Amino acid sequence: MDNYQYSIAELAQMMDVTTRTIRYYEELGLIAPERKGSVRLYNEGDRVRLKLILRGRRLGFSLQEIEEMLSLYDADPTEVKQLQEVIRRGDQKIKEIEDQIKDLQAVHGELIELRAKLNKTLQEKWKGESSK
Amino acid sequence: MDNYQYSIAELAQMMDVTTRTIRYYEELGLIAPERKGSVRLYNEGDRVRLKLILRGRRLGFSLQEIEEMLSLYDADPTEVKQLQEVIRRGDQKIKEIEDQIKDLQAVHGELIELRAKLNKTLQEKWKGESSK
DNA sequence: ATTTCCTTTTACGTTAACGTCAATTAGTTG
DNA sequence: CAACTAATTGACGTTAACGTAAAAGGAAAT
Repeated sequence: MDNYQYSIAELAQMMDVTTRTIRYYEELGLIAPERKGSVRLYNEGDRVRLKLILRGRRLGFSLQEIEEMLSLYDADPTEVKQLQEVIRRGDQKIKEIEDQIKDLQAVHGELIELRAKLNKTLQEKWKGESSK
Repeated sequence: MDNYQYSIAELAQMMDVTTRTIRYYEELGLIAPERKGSVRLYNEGDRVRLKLILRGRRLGFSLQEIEEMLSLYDADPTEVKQLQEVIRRGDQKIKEIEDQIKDLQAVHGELIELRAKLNKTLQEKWKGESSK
């Protein structure tokens, strides 16, 4: 069965966050779980959505940026004007991410280069020591 | 001449940040400009360092993480033990960045896919409209 | 029925990364 | 020398993203 329900505590433990964090995301409109009375019930979709949020957070996006990205998935497919707007915003975000990947690759390259230099310094120190 | 000096206001304007930001980074030990009396004087090295900080910030790193990364460049090359430690921390950071690049590429791929779907929906709407 | 456990809402507290403002000082221009 | 102009330190304010604690409700086990 794919329609298993999670309590907030279960979901929190699965995703390794606190319940406060999950409720806070709901407060911001990032998640909207079902309710049975007053208690929240989360399904697979909610879990996936939370996972997307957490990945975005790890990548350094603000919760507002994350909301904007998630909203791209919630567009009304019957409204042409909306579709066009969402595609435009999506393209913008895609470009930003491409830039970010390039910057990250630059940082990566620089660290690799630094590592090589440090290693060389280290090797030369060995040669100097071994001849004493 | 490569040893031109900048005032804090000049540097701030060049890098498009406020002077407060620059002073705050100094407070955290991220930059250490020369002083002529009490007034700060920045050189090319300081400018490059600030640029690195700002790139790190754009990429979502905390100022503390940025400090740790910059500190990799400040290792004492005469201390073998230190060199080894710095290389170890550097390797760790390199791995993290590789993971981050992979995650970002995943996000990129998902957005591209979404874009394709939205576009298809849009095309079909056109066909539907044009036959009316 | 009472205790236990999980949940809810409300509300105040905290940290990072600055913004903003005030008071003071140092250099220079009319 | 008076009046700007730009710099400095100090201090309090602000926002995002939660942490933490208190009060109250419902269901289940003893």
